[in-house]
Amino acid sequence: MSSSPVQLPTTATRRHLSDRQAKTVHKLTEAAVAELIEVGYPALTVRTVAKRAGVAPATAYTYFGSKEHLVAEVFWRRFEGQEPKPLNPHRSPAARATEVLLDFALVVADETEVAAAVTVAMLADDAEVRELRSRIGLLLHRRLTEALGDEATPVAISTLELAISGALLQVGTGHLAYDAMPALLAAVAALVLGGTAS
Amino acid sequence: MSSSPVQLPTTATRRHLSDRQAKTVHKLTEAAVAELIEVGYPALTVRTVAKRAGVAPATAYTYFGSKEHLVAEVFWRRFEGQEPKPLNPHRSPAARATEVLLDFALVVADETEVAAAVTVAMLADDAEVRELRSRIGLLLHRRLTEALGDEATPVAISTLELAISGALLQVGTGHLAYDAMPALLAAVAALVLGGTAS
DNA sequence: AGGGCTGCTGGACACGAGTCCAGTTTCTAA
DNA sequence: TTAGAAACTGGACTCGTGTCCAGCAGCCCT
Repeated sequence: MSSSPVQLPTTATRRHLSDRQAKTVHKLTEAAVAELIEVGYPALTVRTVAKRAGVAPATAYTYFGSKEHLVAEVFWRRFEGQEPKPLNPHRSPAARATEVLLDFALVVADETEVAAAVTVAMLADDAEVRELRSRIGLLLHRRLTEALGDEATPVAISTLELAISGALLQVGTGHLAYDAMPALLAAVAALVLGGTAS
Repeated sequence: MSSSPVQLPTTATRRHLSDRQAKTVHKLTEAAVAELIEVGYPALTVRTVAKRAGVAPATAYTYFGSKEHLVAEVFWRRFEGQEPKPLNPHRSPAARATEVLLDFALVVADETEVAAAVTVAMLADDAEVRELRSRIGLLLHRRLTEALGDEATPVAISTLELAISGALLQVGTGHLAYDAMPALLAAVAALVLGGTAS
């Protein structure tokens, strides 16, 4: 089940981690996922993740200031790591937008526990998490504008961004089922950009 | 500066507070606002609010389980307390929707500190706050549907709800200026419902 | 006025989070 | 091979949070 270590990101928490540090951080994020699946978000602490990763708590704290930071980092790594799909100009703008939004929303779709945890963690009022949110927002914005080119107004793009923020929020707070997001986002994209989703 | 006690809500934290309890809770929410304005959200604790309200910490904790709960309650009380505006069928659906959304978004518009704090507090992963979110979401939904009647599709209403969730989230996280919200929401409503905002 | 009930008090307590640092291991390069 | 640097260790420590409870005060009813 553990993915083969293709290329560990070195830009995670501090500028330029050494190989050794990158490996430690990677062990921690992997352990965080395992911990989430096994005991769930409320029971997860930086200390338990450190133990699972075979690392001292103090070490974990040098990279992650809080459990929210740790979990949010999991999301960021996966999102950033998605290879860009070749954009298909033959599909409608709504379809292209939907694709981007769903790629984003379903980053952690495979494990329900992880999805819920990530969404909650992303909401934290925490300096590091704020930073990650910024990066994520920026990357999403870039992907959206690239997918839509000049075929969408700024307001339309803003609306899509607000909608996906809201969707994630409502998933995190339990008001929206994770499974229901795809259809809803597709419908929103169709409404906002005109035409049908597929 | 303290508002005259018109009618203290008795449905706050537990079913049916006695007059005396309602008074205590009211003192606490008022003190919370004052504390927010004076020292800001990060420095606010249940204990400091209790002290300001002239109440023992343990007492405060019998009504509010966390500072997030306390601050979220401030929002809920103001939102719930808004007297309904008579809906004007001569205005466009977009205009009516905008009005509802702005009433919601600007509940705490008078004090910036309070606005920021409330938005952050509302995101907390906390049983009581979740409950408040539910109530707020429900009430907003009701106001929206009442304002729009059958002139809006369910998807349009969902989109508006997602957008305002997202807007609040982005304000809370600092990605969107509180002042910029009205114009943005108006534009979104116009886009989603057709026509212009006013 | 007096008894009883409801709500408030205040201080002790348990708990978890995050910080800190002196000491040890591991890596690197000469 | 060895010195020095970089990273990790482990355990102690502080701090804030939320809980608990035995006692006290204010209110209501007769």
